[in-house]
Amino acid sequence: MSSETDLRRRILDTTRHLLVQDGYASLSMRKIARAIGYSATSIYLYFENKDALFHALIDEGMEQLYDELKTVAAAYSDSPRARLRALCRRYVEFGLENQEYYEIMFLLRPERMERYPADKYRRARRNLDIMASALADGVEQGVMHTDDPRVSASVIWAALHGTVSLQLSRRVDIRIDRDAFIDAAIDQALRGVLPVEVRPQAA
Amino acid sequence: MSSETDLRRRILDTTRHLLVQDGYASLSMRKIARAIGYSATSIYLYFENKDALFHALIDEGMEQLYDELKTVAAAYSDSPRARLRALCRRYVEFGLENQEYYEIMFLLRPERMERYPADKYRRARRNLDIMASALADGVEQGVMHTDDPRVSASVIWAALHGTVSLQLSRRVDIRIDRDAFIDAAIDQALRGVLPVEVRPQAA
Amino acid sequence: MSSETDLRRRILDTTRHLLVQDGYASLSMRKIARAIGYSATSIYLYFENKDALFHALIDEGMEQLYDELKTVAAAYSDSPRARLRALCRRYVEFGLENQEYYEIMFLLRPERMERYPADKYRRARRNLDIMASALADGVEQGVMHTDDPRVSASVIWAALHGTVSLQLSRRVDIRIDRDAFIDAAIDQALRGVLPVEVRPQAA
Amino acid sequence: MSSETDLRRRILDTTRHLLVQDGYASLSMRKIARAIGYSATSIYLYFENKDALFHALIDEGMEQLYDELKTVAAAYSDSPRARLRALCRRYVEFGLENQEYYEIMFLLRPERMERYPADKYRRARRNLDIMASALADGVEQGVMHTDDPRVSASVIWAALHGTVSLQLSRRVDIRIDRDAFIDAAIDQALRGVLPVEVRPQAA
DNA sequence: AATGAATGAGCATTCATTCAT
DNA sequence: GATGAATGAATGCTCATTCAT
Repeated sequence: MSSETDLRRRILDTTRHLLVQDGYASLSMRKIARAIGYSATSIYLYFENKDALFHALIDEGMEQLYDELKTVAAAYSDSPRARLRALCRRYVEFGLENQEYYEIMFLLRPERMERYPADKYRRARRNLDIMASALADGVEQGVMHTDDPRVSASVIWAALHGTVSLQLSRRVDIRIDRDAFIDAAIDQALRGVLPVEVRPQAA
Repeated sequence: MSSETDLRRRILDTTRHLLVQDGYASLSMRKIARAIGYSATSIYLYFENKDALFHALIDEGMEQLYDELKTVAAAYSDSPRARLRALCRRYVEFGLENQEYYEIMFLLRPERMERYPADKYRRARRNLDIMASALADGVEQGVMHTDDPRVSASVIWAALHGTVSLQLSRRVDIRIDRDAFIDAAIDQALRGVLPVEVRPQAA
Repeated sequence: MSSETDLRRRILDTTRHLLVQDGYASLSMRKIARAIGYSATSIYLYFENKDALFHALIDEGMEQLYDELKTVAAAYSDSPRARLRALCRRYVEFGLENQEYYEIMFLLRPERMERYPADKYRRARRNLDIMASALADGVEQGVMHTDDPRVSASVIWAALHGTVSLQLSRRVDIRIDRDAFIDAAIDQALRGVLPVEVRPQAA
Repeated sequence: MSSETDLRRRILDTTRHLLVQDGYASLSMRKIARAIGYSATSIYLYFENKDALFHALIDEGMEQLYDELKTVAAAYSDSPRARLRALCRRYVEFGLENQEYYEIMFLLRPERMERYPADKYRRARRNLDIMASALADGVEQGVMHTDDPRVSASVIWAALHGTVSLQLSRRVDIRIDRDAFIDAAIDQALRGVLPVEVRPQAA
């Protein structure tokens, strides 16, 4: 009874693992099968094809990120400003802690994974919506400003994504402290929508 | 003697061309060979293997980006502020214009390309140095400020990289105008180091 | 007891249906199972393996053809000549209407279907007997003539089979009207055993 | 120098052989490779894909049949009647002697071998043209008659094809002498276009 | 300097079949 | 009577690479 779910889970976990270890290009159904100790055919009992397996993984990742962001948002419901900052931090942390998910969620080019149903992207977009909504609240309360909340949310996202992305691919100068880098990146990402603060060093 | 170099050049050029045109995944030695009108075997006379060819290509890409950034830097040698902005713009443009090139340069995980010699990365870092130097000049002239130019340059780079990266993977909401998005992203990337300006929309 | 028979029937009917609809090559146990709404495993409760299912189907086809020919024969019991012509027509129609069925019945090489028991062919031969019998009746009544009814019946059969076969493989010039072709083929097939008639076109 | 041609020939010959031995459905590139003692990959050096290999085989068969029919036609250029009969006989003999070719030439359903370029069929049709031309000559010389030479040629072909086909699949009653059967079949196939002859047994 | 011939390893996927339940 | 889980074998095909010439 639990065995069906078990194997499905093992496939998903192993795939995620192999994905980070060897990359998308070198991943094959056979490799996954070998890693879980089952025949390649068995994978097809749980996933229609390779793409379906990836999509299930992406969905899981999106869902997990969504849950985390939702929790963060709830914890800071009264302060849009604190909420937005916390969301950014959580996003970066999620990426660094879940490299496996993050790569397939945001680094794979979609045209390389054919057959990804368009409506699945809507699910992905919910994560951005949480940020956009913090932004909208902030604007409404007069503590943030933006010409276009949609554009601003995406721009913030881009900065966060670049941060996660460079860290994951280990392309940031190793002499730079990771946390300092992330803090600076988030600060900067938010500076565009927050009012002019007293700039510590500018004094 | 020049013929050896000639063919090597043609291989590199053709590979880059195919890469931009058809993408990384569909690139094969045979395809390259067919495109240059030589046998696949011939490529091995100039490159040890596919990886070596790739690394040579990445090097060239880094070089090309370096050249472009250097040219931009020279054109704005007297104004660090204009220089930095132009560098950012050029970086993004380079990424968008050389999609597949950008991908192998910055998106492929280096440890997955087995034989990529670590020292090649030093070459890659020069690109960041150009930006850091504009930043340093700006600080020196009192038109910019930063606690640590290395960190700030990397943070700016992360924002730019995230921008290019999201665009290339087509993950930005299609209702958002591409150029507006890029402009906003660059504006924001620079806001961290530029002095507080009169915010247009803040009247 | 009747339920066992029921499912067996459904399997046979569905298989025949899929065969006619999608062709021999694309037929699989899983497809059949899906179509009847049972598990693939269930088919093995009623048929030892795929071959056995096939042979049962061929048998049924032979039986069906036999029934049809018998009905035709009965309808023309008093005129051997009309009977023979009607039998020919019915044979060709059967082939064209049951394309895939006809193929497994007459086009598949029996020795390649490993386990096909030789004695099943006796059943197949009854169809030829109906024609041979019409021929014998005709000879007896003095309206047909042949050296050897068995040979003549086979020769007629060969002509009919060739006609069906070429039509099914679409190898007849498309500019030739199908019905005209079939009429001419039957006319000619019978000319060998019918007495010399006034040849219409010889006027 | 001759080795390239050699292997190509061996592939073709072996394929033809396996085709008759095991049938189209069970033929695979690997099986061919194994039979010739080369890797499956090597086959692709000489044939673009499986279909191309089949088509080459079909072409060869058509060409060979064409050559034989042409020779026969030339030998009986002055008597259309003798020519037509000789062509029929040669056609049947070709089929029986070259079972390997015949099956892929005329028994395989074309939709099962996709990608067969339509113009290749023109080549196949030349064989029918030789017969049609004998028929036309006969009509012109007043020794044959037909409403439509194209239809008649196809009808004759159908009868011959049925004869070969039943013989190859061993479906003719074994008690019937093979040569007698073929003679009778040809006699009958021609009776439709030849003038009424003195029927030996009718006397 | 260049190549034609050849290959082993790999790919995603499908299939008929088995077996414990 | 029926099935879910599992698999070994197979399929056509592509690829980077080698090697003798």
